[in-house]
Amino acid sequence: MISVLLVEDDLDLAATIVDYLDIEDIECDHASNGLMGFNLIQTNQYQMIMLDVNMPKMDGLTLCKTLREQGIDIPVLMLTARDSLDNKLEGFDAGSDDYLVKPFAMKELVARVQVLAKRKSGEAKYLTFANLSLDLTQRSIMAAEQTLKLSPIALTILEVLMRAAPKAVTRIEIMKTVWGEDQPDSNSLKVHIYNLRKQLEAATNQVKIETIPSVGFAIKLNEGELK
Amino acid sequence: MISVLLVEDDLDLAATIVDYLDIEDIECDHASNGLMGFNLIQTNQYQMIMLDVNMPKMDGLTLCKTLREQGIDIPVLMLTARDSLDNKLEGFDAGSDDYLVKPFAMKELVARVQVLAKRKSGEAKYLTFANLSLDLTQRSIMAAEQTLKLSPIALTILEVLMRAAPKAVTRIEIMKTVWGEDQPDSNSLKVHIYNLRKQLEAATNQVKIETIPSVGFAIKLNEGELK
DNA sequence: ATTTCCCTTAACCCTGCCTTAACCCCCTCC
DNA sequence: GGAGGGGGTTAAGGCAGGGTTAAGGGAAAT
Repeated sequence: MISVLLVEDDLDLAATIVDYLDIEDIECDHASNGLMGFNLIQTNQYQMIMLDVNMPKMDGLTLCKTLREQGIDIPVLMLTARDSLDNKLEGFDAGSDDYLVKPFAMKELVARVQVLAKRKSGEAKYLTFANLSLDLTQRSIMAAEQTLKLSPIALTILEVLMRAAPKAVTRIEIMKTVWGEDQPDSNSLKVHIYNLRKQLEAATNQVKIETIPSVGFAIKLNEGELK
Repeated sequence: MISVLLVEDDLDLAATIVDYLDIEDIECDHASNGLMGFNLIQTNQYQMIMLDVNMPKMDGLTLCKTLREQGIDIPVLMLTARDSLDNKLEGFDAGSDDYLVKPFAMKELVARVQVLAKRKSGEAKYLTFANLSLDLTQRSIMAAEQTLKLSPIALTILEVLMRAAPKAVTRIEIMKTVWGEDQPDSNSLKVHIYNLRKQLEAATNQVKIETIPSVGFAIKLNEGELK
């Protein structure tokens, strides 16, 4: 069963689309503005998303860009009445996968929706720092050609550090991304950092996790290794 | 560097496209008929393919269908002067991912090429991974020449994993595609994974289903098999 | 009606990760 | 010089998540 999201402020058009997709056995949620759409995307799993460009609260282009910035790469189809080349290019530039000009034939919409829903991001997403390479899609980390085995939490911490690299990340930030709301009381983070350091040291000497006193941590190149 | 293939019998148009893509830093091979194109696809790695519909030797639709039947899921963009709805639907039906009507703006072509090159088409009729081959039309799975008997659910799970291979798939995603909205309460998925693993192990040692702790599962090549 | 095959469920086991607490060091400030 | 705080190190224990197993029920097939 295909399940998709339509973000469109024209309620008549939206209803028509939802009905039509339903006939074709495509489950279609609907949001009437970009912000609502954004929230739905966070909480639900959709195979693809249709975005109207013109919308109150948050327009389609901005929403699309925001999604891509967050690393969400669900296929996006832009729906709009604007058919100039520049408008199209703007759409693709924002990270959309397809661009359909209103008015369109419902059958073409269905065909494109079905194609997009099956389409997968082909490439792996990596974070790299020195000889560390973190494959976000496989949740695995390699240091100099060899994969190392990290616990889920250690990996999350490393991910946060590598995303910010080489800038410092506060303890608060780390704790928030790892544990969210209810955090462990005590020095759990200390221990995780310690273990992470040990494992990194064993694997590579090009990188170190530096402590920024009373702030947090940062991952850096190891330059003091000149003995 | 993006590398793509253009299959087009109009040599003038072809030359224009190749030149233009070259400027945009896209390497573009050219075949002037379907058969030539087919051979090039077999021997080279392309990120996406542009197909003219009308061509001598083998037309674009047939070529596209042939590719999909062979389990090749490179994204395909149809280029044609035929702009009727039926023609478009025919194109999508043949397994293409996008459909652009001549004459088109070069910039739009470039945008669509770039988008497609980053994705994987989900249109293939076969999925293959190592010595596993899953026939989506017959819903049957072969491991090293011999078909094995999987329950419907096990097969769906394997399909999800193979589509994403070797990326990790979250539990949520698997559950969603298998059961949709009303999911079983308990550890049904665990049991299915367990059974699936057992059957895969019995059939081949080239592939394993790896657990990604607190995320989900991924199907991978079995490299530790060097005893 | 009977059989067969799945799918679900519940129960149990086990591994290894996470937390905790305790102790250490070093630096700074009193 | 001593106290206190921030950070590092260590080991132990609990526990949750994942793996394993078997039993029961329902649907399709015979």
